[in-house]
Amino acid sequence: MAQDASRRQPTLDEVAELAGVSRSVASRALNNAPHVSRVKREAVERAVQRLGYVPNPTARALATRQTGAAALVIAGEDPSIFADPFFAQVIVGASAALEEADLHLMLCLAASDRGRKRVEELLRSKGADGVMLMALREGDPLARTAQEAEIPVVFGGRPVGPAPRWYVDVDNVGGARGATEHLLCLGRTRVAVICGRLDTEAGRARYRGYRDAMLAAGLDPFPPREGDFTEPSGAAAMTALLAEHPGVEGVFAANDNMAAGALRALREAGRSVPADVAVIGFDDLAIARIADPPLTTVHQPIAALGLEMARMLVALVGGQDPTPLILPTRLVTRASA
Amino acid sequence: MAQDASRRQPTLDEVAELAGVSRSVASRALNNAPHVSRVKREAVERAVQRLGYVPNPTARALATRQTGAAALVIAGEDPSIFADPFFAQVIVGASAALEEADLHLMLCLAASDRGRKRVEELLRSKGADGVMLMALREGDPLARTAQEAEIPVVFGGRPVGPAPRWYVDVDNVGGARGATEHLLCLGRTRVAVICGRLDTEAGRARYRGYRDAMLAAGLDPFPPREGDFTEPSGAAAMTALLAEHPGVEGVFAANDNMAAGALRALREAGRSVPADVAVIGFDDLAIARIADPPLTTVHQPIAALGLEMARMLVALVGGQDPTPLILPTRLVTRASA
DNA sequence: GAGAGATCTGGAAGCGCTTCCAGTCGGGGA
DNA sequence: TCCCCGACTGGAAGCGCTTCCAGATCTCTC
Repeated sequence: MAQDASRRQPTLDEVAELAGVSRSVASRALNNAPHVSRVKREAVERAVQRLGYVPNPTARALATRQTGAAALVIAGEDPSIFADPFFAQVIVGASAALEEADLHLMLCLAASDRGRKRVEELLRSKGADGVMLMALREGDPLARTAQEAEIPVVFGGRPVGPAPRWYVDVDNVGGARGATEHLLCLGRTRVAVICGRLDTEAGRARYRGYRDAMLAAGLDPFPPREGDFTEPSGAAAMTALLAEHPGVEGVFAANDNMAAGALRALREAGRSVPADVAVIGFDDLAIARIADPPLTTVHQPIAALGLEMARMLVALVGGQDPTPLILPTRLVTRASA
Repeated sequence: MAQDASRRQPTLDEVAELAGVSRSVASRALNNAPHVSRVKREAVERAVQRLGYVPNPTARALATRQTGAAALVIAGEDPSIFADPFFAQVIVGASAALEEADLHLMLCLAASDRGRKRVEELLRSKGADGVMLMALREGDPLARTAQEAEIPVVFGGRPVGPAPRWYVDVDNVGGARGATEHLLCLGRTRVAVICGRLDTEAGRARYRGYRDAMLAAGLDPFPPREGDFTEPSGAAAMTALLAEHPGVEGVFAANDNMAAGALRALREAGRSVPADVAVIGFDDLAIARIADPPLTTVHQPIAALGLEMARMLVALVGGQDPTPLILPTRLVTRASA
């Protein structure tokens, strides 16, 4: 039954009164805790129905010292980073896991100064039961702040530097190595790389994977040619690459966006893919399938990344001590290589 | 100064004590409310510094009856809808506006049953100060629940049916009409449409815009050929279209994803774009620029949509009564038409 | 020099819920 | 028959902050 809109929301006291029990019993009945007789439990149940009672989450939070929310913080230097469809998938995964634990998802875009301030305050004031932190760049002070905060923190992708206590990451090195090896197996030897931001661990790790594979094959790795994980930066890098090394036969790009950019640059330069130049990306986002030609790429389980981060956080909040996780990647071969 | 990690967080009482004032004064000083002498204000300030005090948001929320958070609810039937980069941009905009008002963003993917239940509970328990609601399909019960809840609700895109009291939308009809007219101006007369889900207002409105333009030009509009706003559905629709109407010269797709799919289907069918068939999309997402050929499309201000929704919500929470908003669209011509 | 304000101050009453704890009530075993 | 134990119960003390209100203090002005 809907309540009279003008009236205040009913409180637990009113429920208890209507049910003819004490507030304690009503509370226990509501949380179906023990020590409530069947009779009273049902009386409370009825009163709740009659009154249309819904517990006040804030009051509950204050009493239990649990906010019922987990925050997902996207660092990075400007908010447009969030436009990367990568994060949407992380959110889908995280959301599913949090839903299971009945936690709400608080999303914090910590790009602006103001945004960062708010995240710091969130950490210090324990405005959430736990925090997931992603897209940190090297030297980002948030990494320290977060680890010093007395609140569970899970990193999504390791930050540059010493690994934090709890994180979920994907096997960037292995994925990049596999991609490069695939290019080499195709018989290409002049295999170049368009790497991502080298102030992120993902950018570095993927370059390491490329370099490892080249060295293992007895080839000289190209020096890092840095993009910023966006399509235009990939196109620009490819164009520059062609100018310097016209004979390039294969390219490993550190993500699909940049690979798509490379594809565009190659098309504009009149090179055919994969005949002249084979291209491999990383991520396996929608764009890889849509690209022309469809992109061979390193698939990483992005939603699973979010899911596992959230699960780890839930475990942490529950007082457990989970171990870091590294998720596997696998090569998905399509037409571009 | 960081506090001894073992100790509880300092409370306002401790601040007050250290500053030698009452809790009321300390509270007022903190919120820089009036009625606090300069001396005491500074004493409180010092005590806060010394203790590393941070107010407890939950307690504050309980006392003020304001949660300090706004929820963004993405309805839709399965969580994958969120993979559409559209939402990421909405979030960027909304986040900026909420940041200004110092509200946190709670993101609710209300696709699963569990998710919907939680949103309903959020609404009924006033777990947030306000709610933004998007991606509703026809007959979605959430629309009613939300409007009945005694909590500010702003709709992002009108739902099918009577317009709610507060919403922000874009000019779907006008945008679609403009796109279709552009196709007609190009001298194409056999202009078909791939429309979006017709159980959404956006899907319907864009079809209406197309139809209006065709009728105004004295042409027979094609009957609605429905996709679901995804790339594959666009490709499938295009393929079917070609089979039925091999002479088609132009296609208006209700969003960029489907337009990209159409492009792919046309390429696979050996038709050249725009020479044989001109294609126009809607949204102006990244994919439009990346597509081959780059997509002529109806630009809609997505981040602004999010921004305005959040602003409207903030106004509503602040006790004002803002008026609904319809944002303009404009045609962006690229190579595909 | 006194009274009227204006400005401060701190006590106390909440906000709505959880949870400890002391006490009640039956019932089964000795 | 009596005692002890386990299952219930409700009173009361918080959780940490805001805010009303009555009273104290301090300026001015006449």
